Amino acid sequence: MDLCYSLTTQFGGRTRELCSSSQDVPLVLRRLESCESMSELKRIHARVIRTRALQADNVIGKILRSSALSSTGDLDYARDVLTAVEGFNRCHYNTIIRGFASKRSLEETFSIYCRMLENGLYPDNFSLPFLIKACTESLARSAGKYLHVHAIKIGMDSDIYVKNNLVRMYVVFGELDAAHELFNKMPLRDIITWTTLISGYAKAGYAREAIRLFQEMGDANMVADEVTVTVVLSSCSALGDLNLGKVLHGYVKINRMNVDIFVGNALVNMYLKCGDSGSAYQVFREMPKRNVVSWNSLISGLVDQGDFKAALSLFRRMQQEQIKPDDVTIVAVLNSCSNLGAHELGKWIHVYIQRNSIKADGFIGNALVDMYAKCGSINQALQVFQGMACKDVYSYTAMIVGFAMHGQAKKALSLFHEMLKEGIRPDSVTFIGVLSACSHSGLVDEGRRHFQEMVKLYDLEPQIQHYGCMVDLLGRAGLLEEAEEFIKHMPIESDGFVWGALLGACRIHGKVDMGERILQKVLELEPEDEGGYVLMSNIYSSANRPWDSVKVRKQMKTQKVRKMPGSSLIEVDGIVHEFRAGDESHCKTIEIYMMLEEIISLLEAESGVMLDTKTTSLGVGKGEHLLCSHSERLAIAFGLISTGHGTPLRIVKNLRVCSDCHSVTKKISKLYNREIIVRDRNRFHHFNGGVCSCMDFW
DNA sequence: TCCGGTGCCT
Repeated sequence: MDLCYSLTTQFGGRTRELCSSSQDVPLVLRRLESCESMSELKRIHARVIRTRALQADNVIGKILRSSALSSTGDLDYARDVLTAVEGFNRCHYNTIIRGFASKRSLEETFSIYCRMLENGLYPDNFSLPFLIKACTESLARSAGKYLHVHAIKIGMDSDIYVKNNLVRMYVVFGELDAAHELFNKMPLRDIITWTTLISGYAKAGYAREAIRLFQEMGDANMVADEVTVTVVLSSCSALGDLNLGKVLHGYVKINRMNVDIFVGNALVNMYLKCGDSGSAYQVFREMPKRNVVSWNSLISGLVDQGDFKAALSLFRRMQQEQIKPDDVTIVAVLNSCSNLGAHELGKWIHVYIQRNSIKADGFIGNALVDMYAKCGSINQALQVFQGMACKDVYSYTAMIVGFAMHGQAKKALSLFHEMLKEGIRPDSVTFIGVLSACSHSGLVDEGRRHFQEMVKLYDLEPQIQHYGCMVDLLGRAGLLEEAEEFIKHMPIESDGFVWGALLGACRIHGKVDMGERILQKVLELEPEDEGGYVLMSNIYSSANRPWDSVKVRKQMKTQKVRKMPGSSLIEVDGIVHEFRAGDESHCKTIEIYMMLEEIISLLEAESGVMLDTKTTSLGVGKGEHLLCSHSERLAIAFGLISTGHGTPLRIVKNLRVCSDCHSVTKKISKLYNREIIVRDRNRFHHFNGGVCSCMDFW
């Protein structure tokens, strides 16, 4: 500060001596060059104003550059200079326009531009691109197009810098055809022209067109740079084109291109989207520099692949390395918690959000609602939802789907009406929530009405999922013939899910003959899926036809059907433990099986009969011992020995809960006085005091 | 002046 002051004083003294002569301009320029603060600059300018001789173009230009373009500058001051000084030239205007275009509103920028025109001056290739850029960023279509016309009129449209910005403007406006037309007319294109257009197609979702243009660019002997590679890699990710992705990676290596943060992140993302997580990890490890986006690419890539445990362990590593997570990280981690039912970690993230004053709105709020709902805390979900200042269609849908999964159809429907009252337009996913709510609670007429309204009032084309919901709704309610007719009259092709829903209804209502017929449909559509066989086997068992049940099992084995192993997750102390049927790999296996023995003997003593083994599960087959070790029972036993009395147990299953486990779990909840919350493939079951929230309707 | 990562689903 003192130094600055003494320099200024010194300079002030010199100026007084020398101010009468234009010979002193170089000295003033040198002083301006070494000037370090805005206040010092203003003092120098004050001296300059006192003597007209010093008001040379380059002196004014330097003052403008410092105040308009430097990060410590003062744009308002620059504008005042413009007002105070006469004889501004084009370069002066260029400087101010550049400053305003990058830091101020479009209106303010254009007011300078208009003054320039009023003074008979036109922008050139130094300022026009910045004006175009300002329009691009403000999405000011008409102003941008006016500039385009103007550029042609003043003959500025041949400049490649101007043209590249025009191409980008049309790209951002979503007018790809206009951008492409301009591109075609350009006599000269550089790598930026090509990349801008390619990126336009890539971002608009036309990945194939982006790749085609990239090949055309190669044919035109244009060499790709890091940015081009990044853009094309993102198109490979969108298409899942691992081969082209590898070619690009090879290209980067051969040309010894700099694997900068963008190329590295795009490579990580590409490998994950193409299912090659090994290569993704390798690129990530070898990256010379990483940022939070690199971590996010890896974490959300793993989430996309369904490897939620890997995503969470990566998040832990990120914290060990003290990388601060951002919004995207938090959304990806919450998403993993939702899928794993990792309630404790989810709550921890919520606290983290509050502690760091991160707003629980938008993406994060929606992800929190979804997390709480899927971790079984529907009331917490509602609390977060109600606390959100801005709720969009995603927020409402997440909450409606949450209520539906918990069997709270009335709340789901009243929230749906509240959403309509707020003027938020439901989308097709909202209706999946609404229809599945009706289905889980047997509200047939409501469901039918909403299905019709979605077409009539909201102009939404029902998708296969909606038809699936309707078949489920009708089938569960016992309207099996109507459900079958409904499938036959569907305007779109049916799939295994739709017929599977009907087969499930046959199981609920014990319809053996119909089941046999429907199974054939399911097998035609999904020959490799075990679901149909399992349901049919259960139908035979319930109908006291064990030999037919065995026959279906054998058939399944000879058809080499892929089996989805049943698994159950339970989180204890923030760690998610996974169990499979008959699993003996857990470090507490002995205690777990001892607990199971205790449960079984207590239950048998209480009921006085052997356990209900009517609905046996397939793929177990090793006898009574394994029958009692379905994955969720192992998880429950582990939960009982690992947590204190009264702690609710939260289990997440990847399949539907079988009726045997359902009745056992009800009894356990009463016997051990524990709330047990089970999320199966379809919905939640809250077991408490011997009853389940689904009222045995599932 | 061109570039990378995010949510609701039978």
